[in-house]
Amino acid sequence: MSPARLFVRAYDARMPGSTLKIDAPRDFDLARDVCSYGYFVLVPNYWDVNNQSLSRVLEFDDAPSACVIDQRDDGSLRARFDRKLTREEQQSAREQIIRMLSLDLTSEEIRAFHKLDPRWKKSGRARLFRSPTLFEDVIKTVTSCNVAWPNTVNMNRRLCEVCGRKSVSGAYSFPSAKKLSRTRVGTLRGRCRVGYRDQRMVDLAKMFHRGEIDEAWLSDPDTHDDDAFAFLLTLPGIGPYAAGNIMQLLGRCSRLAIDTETIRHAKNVLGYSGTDAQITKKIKAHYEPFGDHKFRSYWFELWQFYESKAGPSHTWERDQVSTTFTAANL
DNA sequence: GGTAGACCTGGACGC
DNA sequence: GCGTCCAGGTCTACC
Repeated sequence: MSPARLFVRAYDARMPGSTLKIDAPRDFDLARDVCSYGYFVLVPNYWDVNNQSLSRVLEFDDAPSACVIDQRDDGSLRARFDRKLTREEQQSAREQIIRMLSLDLTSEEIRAFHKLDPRWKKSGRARLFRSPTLFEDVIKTVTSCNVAWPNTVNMNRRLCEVCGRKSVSGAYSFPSAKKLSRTRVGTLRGRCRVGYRDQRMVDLAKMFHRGEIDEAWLSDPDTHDDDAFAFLLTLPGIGPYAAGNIMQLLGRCSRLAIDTETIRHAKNVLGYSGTDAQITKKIKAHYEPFGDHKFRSYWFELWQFYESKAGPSHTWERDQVSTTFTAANL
């Protein structure tokens, strides 16, 4: 039995801490909207298939705290914690959960997406799951570059086990920028097995910790997509694919994140042929009509393919998905 | 601006 | 059990 399962069961039995009620938009569906992007199966996230709840440890200044999030019959969300939170921590927890579940995506934006791409209107898909912080999203993206998916899964597990903080219920947090900025590169390479990404991760952590990455500017609708993308390309370990992926994690879906999986999807599902460069050109033309929502259209197409092979994503067991996630393995 | 090769890990494969 | 090959995106040097 995995440590995560032990944690969830032990935690469910106690529930000794704070409980927060978080209002969700009427069109929000926890199972659909959590199980919408691969990061939901990466530690410290844990989707409990039986209870249809999301659990993970959230980071706060003084100490981390594990929480379990589920959706009530009235549509609202309930977040239960393993210790009592201060008022400031409760506010931080709300902000982290809102970011993670994309609760700030408005009905107008969703309607605009479904108007451009009506294929997803019936299912209501529009939101993409992400991390509670941009820092975690950036590091997770770096762990997904130049490796097969099972390796990404292992890197994230080890990062939490080696560098994360332990909550009172025994589960580990994702390391904060402050913690990772002070971690030796030898530790990252030797114990977390991140390979040549070690120095780049520490450099990114230092930039976040020093405030050199302005998340407010990156998230500001007044900031042009091209400017945000150009800035991301200047970050260590971030190339065109990673920058494109971080863009969508910022809620900017006007461009694609093209990797080998995209090429495989284009060949196997869209039926394209030719060199990778020719296929890339066709892919860009294919998604061009979806304007500011290109990534969503692309991603839900890919996700639909995964679900056609592996069943609805809200039934995927994390440990099983860890080894069979990419189209190459399905 | 385009391209080749190095960077690392882990899985697959052959012996 | 061991050695070899390969996949994967970014970075740097070079043309």
